[in-house]
Amino acid sequence: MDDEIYTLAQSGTKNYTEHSIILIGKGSDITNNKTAKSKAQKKIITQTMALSLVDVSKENRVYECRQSYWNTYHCQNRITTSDGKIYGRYCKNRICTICSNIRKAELINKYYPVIKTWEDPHFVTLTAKACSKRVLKRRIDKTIEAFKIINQRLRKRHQRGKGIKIMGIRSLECNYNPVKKTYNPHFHLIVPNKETGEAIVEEWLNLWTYKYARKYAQKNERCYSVESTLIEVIKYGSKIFTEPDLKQKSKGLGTKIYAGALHNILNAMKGHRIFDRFGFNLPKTSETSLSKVQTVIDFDKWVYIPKLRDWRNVNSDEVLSKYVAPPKLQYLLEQCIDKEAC
DNA sequence: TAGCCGAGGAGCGACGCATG
DNA sequence: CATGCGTCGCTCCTCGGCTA
Repeated sequence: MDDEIYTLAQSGTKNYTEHSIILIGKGSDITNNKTAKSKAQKKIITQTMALSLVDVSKENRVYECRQSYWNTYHCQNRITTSDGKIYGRYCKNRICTICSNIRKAELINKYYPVIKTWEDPHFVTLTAKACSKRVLKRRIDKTIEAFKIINQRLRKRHQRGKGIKIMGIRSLECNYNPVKKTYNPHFHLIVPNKETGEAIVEEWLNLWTYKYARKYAQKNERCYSVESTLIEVIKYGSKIFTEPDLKQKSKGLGTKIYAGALHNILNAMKGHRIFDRFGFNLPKTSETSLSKVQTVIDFDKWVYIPKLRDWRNVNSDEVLSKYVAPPKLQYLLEQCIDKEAC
């Protein structure tokens, strides 16, 4: 396997000799084997998807994104453990489950303290007519543009004393309908009250006109649990492909992952923010946590072996997580990925 | 008068490459 | 709640001018 695509691939750690190694960052705790196992699960899902995307991008003759798919393939391939913690290099790609989980957690930590102070948070969905692949990119541009116009308009209105102050968070999601072969980019928002949601929905309908957006397809509902709604919204934000839900027993076999559609969505969303806030800023954080750098003597280096679905110690045959993929996941990853161009 | 637009500087956040 | 950091595009904020 092409494991040496990076000449410097040393797991984000460097300057090691036989006796010591320099580790950067906080590392994640793996004294609890669950963490290592869940990392292994994310790794296999991500790696399989990355390979499928590489295949699809070959067929589609879109080469620019191939490198970033490979980066994701190699994400956390080489890791170092020391004192119960794991250190590695992250690819930070949207499709990477490992990296987007980190991003998700950061966002939740950042936004929850603000949103929990809102008086009556509402969950808003803004949708418009689904579109074909041909116009997907333009549609996504338009969708973001539409939101920008609405935000500007309402803000100006407020500035002139004619409307309420508009704020909230938004995330862009796009689903694929394999039957109709259509895409539907749409927004999920959390806003501080019902009136904000109503104002935004009204302007959204005005802008798209009756031909493209109908009132019944928009939502504006009270959030009963701010925390779970926030997690849902942020999950949408970074959820690019449907992570197989292994807990839903009956569903598994019908699930398909459309790599071609995913590739199209990724391309169309490139350069756009998936998650953003509007109308407010996060409170300034004064403390800038300095990144931790340490030299350690006692460490282990591991390399991910796709066949083992685990990281193997470079100096022995020991494996790190001892993770075994559940049969349903195996089946899904081996049989249910559709690599047809969509 | 309401809505739209652009300028323009500061700051922020998403993204993704690279290496102390 | 896991690397660091540069880049780029966006938001925020405000003013002022234009048009229907």
